[in-house]
Amino acid sequence: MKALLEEIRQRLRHDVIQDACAELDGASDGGHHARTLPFDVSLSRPGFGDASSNAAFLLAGRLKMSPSDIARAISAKYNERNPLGGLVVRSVPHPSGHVNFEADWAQLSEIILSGAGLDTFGDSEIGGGTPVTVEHTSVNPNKALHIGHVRNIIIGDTVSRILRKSGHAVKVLNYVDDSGLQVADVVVGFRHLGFSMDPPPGKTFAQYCGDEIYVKTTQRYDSDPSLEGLRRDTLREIEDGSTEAAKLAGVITRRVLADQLQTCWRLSVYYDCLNFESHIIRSGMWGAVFDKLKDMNLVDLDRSGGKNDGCWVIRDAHGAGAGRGEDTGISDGSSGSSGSSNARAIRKESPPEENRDKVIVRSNGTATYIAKDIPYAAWKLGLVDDPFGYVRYDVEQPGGTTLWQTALGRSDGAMNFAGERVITVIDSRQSGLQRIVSDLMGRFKSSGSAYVHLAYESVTLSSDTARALGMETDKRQAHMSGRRGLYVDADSVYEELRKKAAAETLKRHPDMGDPDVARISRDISVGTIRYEMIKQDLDKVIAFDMERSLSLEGDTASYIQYAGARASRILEKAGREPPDAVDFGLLGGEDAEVALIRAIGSFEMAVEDAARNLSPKVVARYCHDLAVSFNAFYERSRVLGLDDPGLEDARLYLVRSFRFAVTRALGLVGISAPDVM
RNA sequence: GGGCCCAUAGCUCAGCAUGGAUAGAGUGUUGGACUUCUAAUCCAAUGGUCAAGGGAUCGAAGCCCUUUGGGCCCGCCA
Repeated sequence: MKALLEEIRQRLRHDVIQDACAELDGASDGGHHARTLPFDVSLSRPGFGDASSNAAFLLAGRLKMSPSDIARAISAKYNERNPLGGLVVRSVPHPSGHVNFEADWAQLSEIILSGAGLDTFGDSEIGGGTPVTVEHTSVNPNKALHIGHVRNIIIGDTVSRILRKSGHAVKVLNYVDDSGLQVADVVVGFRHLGFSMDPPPGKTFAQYCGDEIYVKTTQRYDSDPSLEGLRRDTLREIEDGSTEAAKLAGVITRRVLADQLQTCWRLSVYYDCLNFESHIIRSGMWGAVFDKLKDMNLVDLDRSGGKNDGCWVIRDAHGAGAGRGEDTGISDGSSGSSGSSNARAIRKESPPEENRDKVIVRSNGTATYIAKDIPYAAWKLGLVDDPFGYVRYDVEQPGGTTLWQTALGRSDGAMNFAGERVITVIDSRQSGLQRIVSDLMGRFKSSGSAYVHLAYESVTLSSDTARALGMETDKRQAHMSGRRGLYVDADSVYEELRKKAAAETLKRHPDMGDPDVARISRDISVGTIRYEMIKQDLDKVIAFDMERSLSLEGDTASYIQYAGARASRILEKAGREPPDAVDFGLLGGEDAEVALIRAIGSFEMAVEDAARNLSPKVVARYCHDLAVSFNAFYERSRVLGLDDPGLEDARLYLVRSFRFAVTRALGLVGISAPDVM
């Protein structure tokens, strides 16, 4: 389909518009219009040909004529100039002013359907081999993953797959905050509150830590405020690195991480490297970056005598001043520092600026939370010397890629995980802080868009599901809370879905063996979870409802998988491969056939759309539309048992192409398409 | 007080970046289609002042401004 649009675009640009203008209005400069008109050629909606251009609307203003008349002239000129050959049969003007085009489906079908079987089907080169580093997951290693984390993980993994498909060289990181307060909390629990190191039967270590230790320890803080000091001390000991507390923290976080990775791997999510915060802290990267910030005048030592006195701060980090419009002016060229200090002087005249400043080093000399993100961001962009060694992770990662982890002072090989672009997947509550990091990276590296915070709205619990977890709420939704134990565990959701999918599969195939049922129900439950997490836009809050999420009908992964299984069954029953050469002109007797071919042929455009906008939803919707087209075809056009062997061959070829296409499209969002359901 | 995001059918959402033809799905409700390549499917009916108001445009669900309602963020916590 992309070839069709490109052909029309070029012919319009080349001579059609120019000649049509000359004919309509001899005085106008048709050549100028042809060169400068920002017209578009896109796929038509059903009933209006195959492709459509808005050129006539745009010319209407310039020529002071009605779009309808101009459309007529363009179509006439197109047909006159291109009487034969090419993918377009004819151009047809529409009274509304759209210029429509009808494709030569015999030719186009052959291109599309033969392409669908290739390994490169849907590949795009828009990435041009650019190294891109994606970071996602990054869950504190003191708890099992809940359904809110799953959204992050699936978005991150799917975006990575899409970028890879569109020609980017992608590396995927998972940041492990193994020395934060949340880890300190479980260490306090194990060391001082008498919890056993062994989880109860039926729970993973990660679930045990999150459900029991973390929740109960934070409850104890509330009833016994004196523990607060213990918590502080423990955090310091962990950051120190050489203490007993640090060793215990290391053991706990490694065990929790191992469980978290099992959950991720089960969902077909894989990584290239695990980055440990403790390594970042001990690497000395912060000092180097802090010096650079000081050199570049991006931080100030606050001497105002106000509440931030004695702290290093980033001025005007919050509020309107952080907007991107202002940045381009300041960061542009070498006059940057004078420009920014000038702007700063002006700002100081308005009184309450102080609370817009962001403290990054406390008056006692320690770095704040956001300060840890800054060197890491710079490292991801390759802006600092890499202090890490890399060793293989202890457990082999399924999926074929090697999983590395950072190390200090030892290394199994030289690695480079830096990207020209960096995409960090974090929920939108962090947008404020991420904006600061992003702005700083823009100053470090002149291209301002190199560091992207890919934000998404959170997952909340529907009132029904919240109630089922023991929380009474009169609101429509409730926010999850790790501290209060109010969340839905990812493994449990998977397990519920798997049981339901297995039951549904057995209902249809009572004699099927256990391994097959297991494989199919796994594909369905993984697919269902992944699809639910990406099918809507990133800026929509998802109110997770346990009941509703178990549905396998309608706009779900299983709908799409089912269409694939139906296609497989036809191919199986046919008992033969379609011939290499079929008469593609026979496909088109039914509208559903053309619609299906058109859907198959739109894959590459969906990939590019998704990659450009970092939008997994685009591919999810593509998969759904593809399945809808196939089901319509399936209902209307019989494939097997036709009297017409030529038509049967052609339709069989179409079915096989669809089967390839749906497998690849689902694969792009990390979903397998089973042959039988 | 400042900032970010959302508002389209009873419910959950596409469409908005790049304005153009009859605003689409799913779900729900009602009715219909399995002796046929799998009914996890399909067909039909039902359901919309695109939050409100204003502006620019030949033309707005989409762009600009204002307002309302909702969510989130704004600590020398992490």
